[in-house]
Amino acid sequence: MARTPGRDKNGMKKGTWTPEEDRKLKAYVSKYGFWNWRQLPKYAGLSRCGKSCRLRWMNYLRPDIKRGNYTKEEEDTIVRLQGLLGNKWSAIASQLPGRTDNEVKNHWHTNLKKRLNQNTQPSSTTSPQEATITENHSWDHEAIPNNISDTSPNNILDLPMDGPMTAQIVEGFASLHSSSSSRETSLSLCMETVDFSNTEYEASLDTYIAESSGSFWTEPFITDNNIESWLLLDERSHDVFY
DNA sequence: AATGAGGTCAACCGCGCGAAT
DNA sequence: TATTCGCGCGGTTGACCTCAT
Repeated sequence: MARTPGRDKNGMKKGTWTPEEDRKLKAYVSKYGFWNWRQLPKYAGLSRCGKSCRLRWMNYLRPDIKRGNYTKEEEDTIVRLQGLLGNKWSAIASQLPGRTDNEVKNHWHTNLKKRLNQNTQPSSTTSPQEATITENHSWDHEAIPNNISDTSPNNILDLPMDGPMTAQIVEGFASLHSSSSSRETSLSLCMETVDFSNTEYEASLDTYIAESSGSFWTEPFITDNNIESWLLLDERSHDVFY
């Protein structure tokens, strides 16, 4: 399933992540957060590119990740939002706690798309997604918010999906999710989503920290002055992650 | 038991966007 | 204003898995 390990042109490792690499990344991100994905692998002791580390963390190592076993409600949500937003997998995934964009995308392509195609009547002029949407919902147009900016993305599932304001809603919702790349957003997202009370997680982290040298943990903060000091240098910041 | 086809999903790639300089 | 950097997104790939023959 995973790819054959190899090296890219910069000598960075590619392919399947080993348990040891996972442990290193997990331990580092849990303790210090992801302050700079590009620099992170160097300090975490990984010969991976930052992009690869980010992907591994976001799609696999985050403690709050839910894997497999999609519920009917989750599948309905994916189908509805795919019809509404198109292939905006990150936006769709944001409405499914614990699910990643990659996983939602895979599930769509391997299961839901196929299922929808099977249900499509050849004579029908409506798209599969539209058919599902119109079949499942009758909308109270008076409930439509006057301004998309007043609508929290968390409430997108409550929005109407047909009618005159659909395009505006879709556009507004998509834009809300297209510019979330600030460091602050990443950090707050991390803190919101990570469940560090997970005992299994704590145990593995403690083990790794115990095995690591002191310089491994302190080195980044000696060499890099640009890290948010409030988060990383202050002893109290420890509480943020635990 | 062997094998080929199709399915699954972790991981890579390229692009676009926003922030910083 | 132009350029550079870092990040996130969506599309695609490819190795492993499962199942039918």
